[in-house]
Amino acid sequence: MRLVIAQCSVDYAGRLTAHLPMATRLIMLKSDGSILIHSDGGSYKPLNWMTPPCTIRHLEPDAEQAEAGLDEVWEVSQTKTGDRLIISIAEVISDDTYEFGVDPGLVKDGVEAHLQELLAEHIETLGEGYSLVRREYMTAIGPVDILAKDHVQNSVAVEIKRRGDIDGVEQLTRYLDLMNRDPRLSPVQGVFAAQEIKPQARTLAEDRGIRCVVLDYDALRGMDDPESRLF
Amino acid sequence: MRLVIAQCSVDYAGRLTAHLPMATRLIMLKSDGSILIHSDGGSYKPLNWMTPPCTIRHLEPDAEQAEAGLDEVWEVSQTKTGDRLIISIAEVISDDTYEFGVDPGLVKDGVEAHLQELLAEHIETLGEGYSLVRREYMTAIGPVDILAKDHVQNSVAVEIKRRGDIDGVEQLTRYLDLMNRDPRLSPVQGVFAAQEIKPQARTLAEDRGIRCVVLDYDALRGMDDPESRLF
DNA sequence: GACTAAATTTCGGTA
DNA sequence: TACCGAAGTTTAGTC
Repeated sequence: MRLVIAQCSVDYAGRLTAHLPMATRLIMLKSDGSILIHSDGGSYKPLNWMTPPCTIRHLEPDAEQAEAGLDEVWEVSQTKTGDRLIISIAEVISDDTYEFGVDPGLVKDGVEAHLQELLAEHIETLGEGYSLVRREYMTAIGPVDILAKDHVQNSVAVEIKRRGDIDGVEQLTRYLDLMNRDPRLSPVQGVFAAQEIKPQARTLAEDRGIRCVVLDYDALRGMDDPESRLF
Repeated sequence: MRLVIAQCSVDYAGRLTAHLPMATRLIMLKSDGSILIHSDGGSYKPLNWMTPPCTIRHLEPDAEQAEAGLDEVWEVSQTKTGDRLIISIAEVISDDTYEFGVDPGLVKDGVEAHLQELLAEHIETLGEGYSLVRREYMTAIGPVDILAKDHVQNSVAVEIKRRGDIDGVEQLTRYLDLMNRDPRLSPVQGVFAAQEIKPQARTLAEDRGIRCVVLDYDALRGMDDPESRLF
């Protein structure tokens, strides 16, 4: 990885056009060819970047650019899309290269998958007498997160989200439409379960006869594992 | 900005739990308090990060950690959410701090907004005799991108996307349902306009009587501005 | 490889 | 400030 701290301005032309005025920034050149330009603040997202595969050409500043005090001009081109990034460097403050080796990569526990697992294990959270039929119940248009039966053996389709948005309600609605055409399943009750349900989504869901359930992740996890460790 | 290159492992506990095995990485500490951990490859996204406001505590490695060869242990806590990031450092390879000053920020031209603007200006792209009523026509559930009239003065609601996905069709469908209940507008024809329309989205749209139109951004822009400059 | 759904999404606009 | 939709989304999983 090469780290360059420099006074630079940047122009991007690709899926949008953008300009970054002259200022001191960090230019990160990764060994896979990607380039990131970070300011000293903001989010984890760079101000500008280029994804691999891309190539860098070092241009000589023309008379006008040299006049304006430019030291170097880099042209970064995305090989596939043709997006271009022009980095105009006025002053290099530091320039260091390091060997990192291959990164073993991130090991993570997802939330939605875990929520689904936990709710499947504790399906009675939805109501007394509920029983699990199966997770990831396959339909023609995709898998329903959980298929269950209620206390009188009617089918219940559960859509699980971390954040309950209007899209999730639409998704569940499509599943319900389809499943209710299947005489072996019909009638199918819909349950929209999420850690947090947006008011608009709740309104839409309830208008369509879909029950909304707010899930308590920690409580579910606690039922599963009494000692909730952090490390 | 402080840049630390170090052999480290990282544990994150927050909205998910994740672990990063020991390897050489870049730890970026921005002046607003945010922290980013980058590997030498992958995307523009860091392997781990913490958004401000957060605080760092330097912990002394305990006997076991010292035994394992740890030099320093940093605990980063998110002030609001309580998310925690533990950075266990085995060896610091470099550690430099730079002054950047305030960044003037990015100036960018969006695409979808621009598409909407261009299509509104050249509404006849949709068909002869079409006329613009207004952009961002407000309904109870949100603004429709463009409201127009066709050659016989029937209403046309246009939803514009850069990438035409199934969600966009659902969104337009909701608008159409609502607008068709309004006797001053009804009947309202739907047009789904995008630079690229996914087959599934097209099928769903056409099944619902919504017309699909693929937009040529460059052509629209060309109609607007004959000299299409890059820089 | 194409497509779908999730993301520690982030970011910007608006009511 | 909360909510909603877009993003140069990116990323991961499935068909």
